[in-house]
Amino acid sequence: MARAATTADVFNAIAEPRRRAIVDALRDGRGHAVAEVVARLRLRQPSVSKHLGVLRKVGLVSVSRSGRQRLYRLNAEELKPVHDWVRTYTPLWNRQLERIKERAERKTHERVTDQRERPEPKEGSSW
Amino acid sequence: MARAATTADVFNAIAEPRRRAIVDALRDGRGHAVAEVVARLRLRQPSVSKHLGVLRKVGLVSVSRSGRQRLYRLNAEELKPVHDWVRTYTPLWNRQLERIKERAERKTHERVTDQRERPEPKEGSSW
DNA sequence: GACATTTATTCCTATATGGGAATATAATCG
DNA sequence: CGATTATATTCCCATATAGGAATAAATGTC
Repeated sequence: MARAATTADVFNAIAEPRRRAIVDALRDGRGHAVAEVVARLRLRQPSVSKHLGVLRKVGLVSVSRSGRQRLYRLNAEELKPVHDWVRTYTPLWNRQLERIKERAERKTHERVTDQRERPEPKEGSSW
Repeated sequence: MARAATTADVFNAIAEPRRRAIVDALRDGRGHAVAEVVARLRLRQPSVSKHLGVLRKVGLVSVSRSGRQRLYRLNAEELKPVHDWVRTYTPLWNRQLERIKERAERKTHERVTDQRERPEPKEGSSW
């Protein structure tokens, strides 16, 4: 078989950089007209319409009519599967830091305890 | 132009479910022979080799020879771009919780048992 | 109704895909 | 060496893309 459709799931939908840019442009959660996105990203209107169509099919955006324009609104929670998947790998590249920190802690144990750094300054927590 | 190559970046590479499954299979960070992955995921060997080739091209895995087998090891930190991008959206689906908390704060005198907001605006109709 | 505006859709095309099957390459063993 | 094991590569093909250009809805305005 050929490659999976871009509309197959969110992972395929966001593989395209311009679609991520569109998602970024809708970040504020409010409705945005197509022309707005076109102006912001400097893409052609049909291109934006097509990309929005893909995003809509996977549920990442929803549309509402307002006069002759259509307002696209981000459905951010549809990105959760991506986050949930990739999130499980963060310990693998944080382990480095953890080890360094650990060693630093052990060393500091000999001296005065200086706790000004939180153990997890990075995210790691999703919800 | 056509769709970007799967080897264009990590986003495209992980769009394919089997490739994510392979990444999952290599999660422990140790080297794994191709046959191991083949056995685990029940895919054909050429298929696995090809997928591993894609993952290698984007840097998600690295190879080392050991006798007649090749050990593939996960390079989890290459997933960081994905995490960094999607991570910025987590507040948007946490807003639910925030709202609930907010309401609870504002209306402490009322009983808060109302958390049945469940938007599911999936799938439009027109194509 | 004629016209303008906003967005969606159609047609085209070069390109890459992923699977299957077969085969090539590589390393090890007897 | 020949045989076996482990993996990579090649060939074939149906399918889907993304952009461009042109055009088709759909709606609002006069």
